[in-house]
Amino acid sequence: MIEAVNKQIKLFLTSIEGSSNDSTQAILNKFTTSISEDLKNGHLTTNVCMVAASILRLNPKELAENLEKSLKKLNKFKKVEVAGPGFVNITLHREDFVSIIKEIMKLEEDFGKSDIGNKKRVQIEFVSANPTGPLHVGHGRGAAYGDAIGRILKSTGHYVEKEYYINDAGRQIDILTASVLLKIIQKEINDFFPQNAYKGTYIELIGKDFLQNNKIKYNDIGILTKNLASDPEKEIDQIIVNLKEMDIEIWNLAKAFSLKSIIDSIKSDLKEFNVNFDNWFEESSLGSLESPVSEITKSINKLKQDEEAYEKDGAIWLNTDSSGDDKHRVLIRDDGRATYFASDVAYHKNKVDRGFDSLINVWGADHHGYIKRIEASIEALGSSKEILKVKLVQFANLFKSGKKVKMSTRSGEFFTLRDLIGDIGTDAARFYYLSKQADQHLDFDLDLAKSDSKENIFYYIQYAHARIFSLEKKFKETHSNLKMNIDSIKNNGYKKCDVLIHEISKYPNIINKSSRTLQPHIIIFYLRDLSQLFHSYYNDNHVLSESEENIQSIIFCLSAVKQTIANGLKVLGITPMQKM
RNA sequence: GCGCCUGUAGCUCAGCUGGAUAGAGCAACUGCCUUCUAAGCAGUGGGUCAGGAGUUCGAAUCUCUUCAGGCGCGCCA
Repeated sequence: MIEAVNKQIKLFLTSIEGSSNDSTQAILNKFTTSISEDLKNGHLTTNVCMVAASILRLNPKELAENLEKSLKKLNKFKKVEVAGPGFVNITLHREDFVSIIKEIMKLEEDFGKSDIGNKKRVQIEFVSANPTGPLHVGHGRGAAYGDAIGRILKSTGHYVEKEYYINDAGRQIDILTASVLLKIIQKEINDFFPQNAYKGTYIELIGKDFLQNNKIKYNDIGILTKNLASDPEKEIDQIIVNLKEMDIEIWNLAKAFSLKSIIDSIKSDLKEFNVNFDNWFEESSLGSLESPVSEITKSINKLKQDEEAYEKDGAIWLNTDSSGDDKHRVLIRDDGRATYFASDVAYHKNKVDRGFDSLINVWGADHHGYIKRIEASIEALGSSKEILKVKLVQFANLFKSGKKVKMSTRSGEFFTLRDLIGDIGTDAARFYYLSKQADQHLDFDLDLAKSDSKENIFYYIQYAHARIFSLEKKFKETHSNLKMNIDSIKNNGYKKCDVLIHEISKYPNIINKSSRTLQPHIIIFYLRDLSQLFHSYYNDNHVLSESEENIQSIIFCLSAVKQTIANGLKVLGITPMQKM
């Protein structure tokens, strides 16, 4: 029906005196015809006259009156009227209004899906936490967000690949390895443990596991802690060098073992959190500067060749002017080692080369200063920075018993994603992570997420779904004589269901908007509104005592509501509950 | 100092490509369970949309500015 209205609007616009092709196009790009916010404004509403008025400098109300006449001539609608400052509101014929119910019954879980993405190839990189410890609650938010937008984009006709970038190269992995080894031999070195090593019981556990199949025997262990620098950064680097010298074989074994055990635990946490990646991309696969054919070497060579990178003060720098970054950035340090940024440049080149139409990076908000240099590198390597969208995810503060849960890094103990899942479950955790715009601070109340009050929106929505599920079950028992047939129901049998029908009609547009803006939270707010309308209906109407004449229509309508709630939850990666 | 984000009811937040009387939940107060799950529903009160200026027929929404808060500004990752 919206298409029919828009077709007529197009004709109407070209007939306006003084309009040009350009102005008409501008109006067409800007106006909307949509399901009205509120039934009192009819079923459909369009703001085209107000948009046209501001572009053509005409009176919106006059335009609206003309459009009204033009739409009435079509003879397709029950009522067309001008309202407010120049809206044109349309009331559909009964048959058209309720047709959504049959549509949903037919489409089932496909209701809300669309092809607006035109099969665009989108890659989403998210979480990508360093494999030096377990995922914490901050990573959880990025995981929930990245996975949700992946599902949303997929359901709106995009081809989506989800990827985790594993920083498995570089100094931090050496620090991890050293931490594990030092824990194992801690007693032999008088409980010495450097300030900058990783702490936490997980380090000890990895050490114990490692000893199951390996033996460690250092000959002159005293060397390890001799003449260490007082600067903690230098101290840990010296220890790494010493450990390697003392037994390179053990070092390599411990390194591989530690890395694998942490990556495995990250993978299993994410799996439990219902987050699945298509690719796990290892930083080490980009190779090193020592190899002339590695991706990292090749991308730097290309930058040098194109004079985008240059040497200064013994280091190699990237010119980042194209993105308006504050300063140029170092790719290779004056001691010849590549920076973390150099790997990232090669990694993004790799992504671009894989032929995606769009790249989405989900980053912690503290990385926002990093965006411009990556954009500059993409430009420098000959692509447009428009291909990359960086979505920033703010920190989440956890509250328990009204108190902020401290994220202590000093002791190495912190509230992990696994702890959170154990506490409130995957679905509730995902739900609350997604309940607010990703780029804003989130106060995550653990007590609320477990409470059984209306304030707990997660259960409020699930309760609506479960109530309908149970109604359907009861209905089958009490009305086993009735044969349910969607084509034989009466359009006037949807007693008092109109607000529900109107609300579920909005769903496809909610999904599209969520996809366009990459904002899952609007689906949550929509589901809450829909649930509230249902609970209200449920309280006022005793469904199972409705007449046989109407009850089929009503049950179909409520099933459509249930389907809509289920689809909305599923696209967020949350499982709808059938009973509570 | 520079850059990014935020400021809406007592609290937690929607609304922001300008549009219909600024919404919801909680908290406060009042009602509704002999009938389909009360983890529910109905109602009342509560707002200079941080302050100021501008653009517009129209501003919570756009621009400028002031104030307040958060984050980022390494040859760290």
